[in-house]
Amino acid sequence: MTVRTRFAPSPTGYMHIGGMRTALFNWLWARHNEGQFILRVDDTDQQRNLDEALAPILHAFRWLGLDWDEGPEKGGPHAPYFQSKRGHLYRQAVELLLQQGKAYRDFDPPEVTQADREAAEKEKRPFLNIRRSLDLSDAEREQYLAEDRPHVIRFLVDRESKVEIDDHIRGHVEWDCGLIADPVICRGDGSPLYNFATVVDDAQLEITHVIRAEEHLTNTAVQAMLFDALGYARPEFAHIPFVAAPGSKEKLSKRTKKLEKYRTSPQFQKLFQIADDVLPKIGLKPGEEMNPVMVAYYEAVGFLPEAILNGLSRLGWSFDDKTENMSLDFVTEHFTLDRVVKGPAGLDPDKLLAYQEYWMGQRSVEEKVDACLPFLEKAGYIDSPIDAAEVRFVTHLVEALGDRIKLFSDILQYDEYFVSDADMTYDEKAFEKRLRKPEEAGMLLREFREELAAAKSFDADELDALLHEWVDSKGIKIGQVIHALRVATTGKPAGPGMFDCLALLGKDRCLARIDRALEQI
RNA sequence: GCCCCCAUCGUCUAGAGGCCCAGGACAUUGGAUUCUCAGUCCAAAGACAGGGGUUCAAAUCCCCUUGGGGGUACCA
Repeated sequence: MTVRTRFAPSPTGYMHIGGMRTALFNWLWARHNEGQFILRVDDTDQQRNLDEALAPILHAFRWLGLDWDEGPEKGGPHAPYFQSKRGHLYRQAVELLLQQGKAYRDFDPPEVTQADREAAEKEKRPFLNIRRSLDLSDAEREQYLAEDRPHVIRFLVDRESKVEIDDHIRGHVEWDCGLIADPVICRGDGSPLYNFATVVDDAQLEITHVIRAEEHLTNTAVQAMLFDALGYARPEFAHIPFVAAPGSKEKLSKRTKKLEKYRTSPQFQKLFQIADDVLPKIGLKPGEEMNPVMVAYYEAVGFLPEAILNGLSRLGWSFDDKTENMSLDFVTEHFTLDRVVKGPAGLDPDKLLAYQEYWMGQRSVEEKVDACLPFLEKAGYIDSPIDAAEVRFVTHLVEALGDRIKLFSDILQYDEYFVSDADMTYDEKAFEKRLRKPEEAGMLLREFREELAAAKSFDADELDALLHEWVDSKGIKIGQVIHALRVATTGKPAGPGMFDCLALLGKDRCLARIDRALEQI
């Protein structure tokens, strides 16, 4: 049998990183088995513009390279793939249950049910529906219906039985149905509830494996009963651990209140800091839809899809006891459900950054340049359209930067190569330490300036030789002048090799900046 | 309250009775290299939640306790 898995996002306008991990595991299982991966949109409560709310989600899938075989924009043999357009299927299923006496119309107003529930809790016993509507005579029932009395439809749980499933990850799990309240399957307005719609859809879409986060485990009892009652074959279940907030075992949440907490968490704050530093520069705003809980954030600040995929794959799954860096192809080949762990896995920003460094190291200079250019352009550091000279310059910069570029947006930290000599800012502390404090700094810098001015070539290797010969001839150490030179020309205490920096800037800019620094000492 | 799930270094994990006085990775700390930073290399520190069983032998199996988490909706 062909393996068919699905991911069913609600069109909310953003893609949660934890949801992405669930989607990834579904995708992996389908691809590993040469099966199909289906995207179905759970838009039962359609309040906003669907296209607008769905676009960022589909974009996240595309960015990561997770394709779907059936679903929005693609269609498929079981279309439509939007729950809002599948009403007839749910109605048909409800009708069937009603006819067979497996579901009933519950005319109890919500307040009554609520009171029953509170009474149960007070007495420390599990809540079970009183099922008053079951005692109605046919005549009464017909009268209620005729007068359009509001009611919901509940599934009639067989309290004598028990439900059991054999979950791929949790193993054997069972529930005593005598403890399960009759779930509402249709609202007062006739619309289906998630638990019900999902069963009808999974069956109709011929889903073979339901892989979802652990928070749905409890729902599975009801869903399993529903599959059985409707005469559908049950899919296999795999309840994977949810993605926890960094340093915790709590489900990673998108709620604003939690976001504020994450922002100050020692493990998480690094990623928020990146957002605060980078996003404003490129015209984006950190906020509810752009933060480290959302996939869009990672793309926006210049993470590599490979790194996110690698990090997400290793969240709750491992290949063996040593392999850490894995491509999507590698994971696809080796992904199995039995290697998924049971405990919740905290998202680890440091580890994510480490994967990022690894995958960035696999990229060629050209690839890095291509990805850095848009950041420079959006930040206004280079003009658009970008001309060939700028591409050449950025290529040299990226070469000089080497491993220092971890995120593509890191290029924005090197603004000194894009601003005018007059606009470059000096790091105050560095200026003090390297230029004002050492007594000989100004003098040495002034002398070496003349060497630079006379230099025939401004190539890094020759500059290297020039400075070395000069310090040798003066009998001083390179450290006595090079730091002053660095701060004077770049404004910063740290950066690429000094001679790369000088070569990058060129003679005129170096001299102008040295002159400016000398004046300010 | 009730139901369900989970439990190895700070974090992600390896471990399916002897190979484990527990392995790897990230983070941390020290050292080496360099003009700084990044990187790289070397090294160190760091865990089987507790208690009972079962067994010749338990991180691994069973039970209890504790702790953590999820669900308890006319949300998904």
